[in-house]
Amino acid sequence: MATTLREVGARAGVSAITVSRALNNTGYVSLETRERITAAISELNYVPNALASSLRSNKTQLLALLLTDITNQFWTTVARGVEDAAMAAGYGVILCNTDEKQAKEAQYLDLLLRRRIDGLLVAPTVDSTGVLQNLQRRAVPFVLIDRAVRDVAADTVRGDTEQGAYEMTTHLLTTGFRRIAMISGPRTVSTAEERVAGYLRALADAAVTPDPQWIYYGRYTESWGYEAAQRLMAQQPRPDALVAANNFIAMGVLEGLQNLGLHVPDDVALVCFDETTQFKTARFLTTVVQPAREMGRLALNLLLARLAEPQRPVQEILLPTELIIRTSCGCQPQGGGPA
Amino acid sequence: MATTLREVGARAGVSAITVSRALNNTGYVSLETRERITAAISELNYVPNALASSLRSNKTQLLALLLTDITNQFWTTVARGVEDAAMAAGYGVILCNTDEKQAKEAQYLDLLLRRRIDGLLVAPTVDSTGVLQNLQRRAVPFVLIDRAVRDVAADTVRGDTEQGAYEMTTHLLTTGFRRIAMISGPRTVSTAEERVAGYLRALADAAVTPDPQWIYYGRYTESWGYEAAQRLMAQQPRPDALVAANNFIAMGVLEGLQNLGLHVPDDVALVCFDETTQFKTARFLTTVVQPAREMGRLALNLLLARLAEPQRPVQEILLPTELIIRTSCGCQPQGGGPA
DNA sequence: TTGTATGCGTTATCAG
DNA sequence: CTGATAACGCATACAA
Repeated sequence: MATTLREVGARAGVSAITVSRALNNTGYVSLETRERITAAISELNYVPNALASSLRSNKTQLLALLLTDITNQFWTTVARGVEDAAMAAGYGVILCNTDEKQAKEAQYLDLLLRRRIDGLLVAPTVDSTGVLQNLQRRAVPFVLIDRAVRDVAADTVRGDTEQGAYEMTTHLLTTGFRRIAMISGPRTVSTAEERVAGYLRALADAAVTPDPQWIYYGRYTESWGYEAAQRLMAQQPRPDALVAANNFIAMGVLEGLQNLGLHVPDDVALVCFDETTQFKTARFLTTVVQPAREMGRLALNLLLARLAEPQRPVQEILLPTELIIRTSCGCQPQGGGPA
Repeated sequence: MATTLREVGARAGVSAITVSRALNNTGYVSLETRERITAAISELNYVPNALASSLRSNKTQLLALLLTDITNQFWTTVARGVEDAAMAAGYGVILCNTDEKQAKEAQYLDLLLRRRIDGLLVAPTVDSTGVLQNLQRRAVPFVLIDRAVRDVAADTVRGDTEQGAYEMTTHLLTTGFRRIAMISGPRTVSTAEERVAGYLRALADAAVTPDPQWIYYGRYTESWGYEAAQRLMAQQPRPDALVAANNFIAMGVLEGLQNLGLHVPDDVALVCFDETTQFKTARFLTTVVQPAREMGRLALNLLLARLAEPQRPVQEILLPTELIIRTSCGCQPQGGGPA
């Protein structure tokens, strides 16, 4: 069907291997033969067969990106960063949405292992420990992105969201809020736990006693944000500020509050993680922004570094986050102001 | 390194080919042997090598999705639809951002052809005719998504945006606006032209004479929307309503107007294509929504159908769009009301 | 600077 | 129902 190295060689009057060398710049090829080969290639419209090449060389130039849901703008941006860096290095990227489900994660991993991908970037799901240990046993290089996993030592790129949570909570405290509730993600996901930790550290620093009833673990979804907002605002006393652990939760919270006839920031303050065009235009939502595109880029480069040097020490990159204050102006605490 | 069919066969006391048959359900294998094989596979942690398989069978179970920019929520959603359908069918998808640039498109295509992908979904760039004809010459199956291309007969899935533009413009006319300007995308992109066509048809039906100075072709970007808004609003007389041909343009328009101190919908009306979480929450922007996820799903299934039956007639699917009215309430024309 | 022999892991083909 | 053989297209190892 398609043209092969041998056919190109025949046309150029050389053997297949010489053509291979000319193409890959491995070994010496005289300038003259090289020119004949180049001519033959374009005459025959030759396109190398990466399958055969990979089978032989054990390298596919294929990577994969496992994330929870590309629909989340945070992940979209990460994906774009990964994509661009991969393209620049001549790699292709297979995109996989796990929806935070172990079953999908496992299914994709099988697909990917069969394809002998060179490595992958993983945003672990709720319980990926087993899957990741399996990868390590098989010596498949991977880089964790956004989330760390207990009992798995691996290259990691993530945002310093403990600090981010600390800063956003401190911002609320400084503004005068005291009854601050936290709506987080799944308890076993590192980011969800870190953000709660940062929240607690800020409260402690301000000598505010945390109320366990105001710390909600759940999911990183809109529906969870909606539900949590409803439940929290039904409590007495009612929180005067809410910290949402990610953008999806915040969107759900906004809907939940609207459903209750409550307004942000007039009735209750809201801060959240991860930027969204929506929040940018809304101009009332203070957010902690993570350098998503940069995270993708760095994670991919870290993966490439490991591919090049499998024995290098494990590296954990913690990227600083940025607090973008958009609420302080129009937003006043409802009561229990500064001590 | 990794376990092979032969090793599995040895352990099960059969030949490699028998194992292959058992795995792929091709040819007969006795129940008893099948059980021994299954046992051997799990004992050895065997993972089939798709590279070898593909090399032999000329099928990679790999597809690609070429789009302009995954960062656009429209494309994110399309990608998700493609992804899910592909996964369900056992295919992997390589994601490629072309940024509307022919060079990137060509570069990716080379990468993909080397990998012998089974087929691809393409959102063509400004000038993809040559590239696509090349694909046809090579008999690589593809499906156009979102955009049609002159001189290229191929399976297509897209939204009926001529009609969508007609409806949104008619909505403005009905509301009472008369000085309606159109900010479109690149002139050679089918969607940009269709949307202008629908806009013109609506004006014609309302017996409003179109002003060529109010029809701007440009790019599908925020910066273009910004620029166009500035230029349009500097004209005399000034438009009282703007039609943005996509969501990025609309976002730029919003910024441009804000920069001029103008408010939507009080000072000027704005309608646009493609939904965004931002627009949903803003609640003042009338939009024409395309069923993006469905588009992705359908396009992928169309591609699978063609893979299964290469000779089937070319099919063009035109999906209806939906007009979501969010502006009529607070938004009144500034002058030149209904005749 | 170029070539020959060989094998990567699988499946198509033919044989039993 | 099962097996032997060859071949997919390329790159490694060794020669010349």
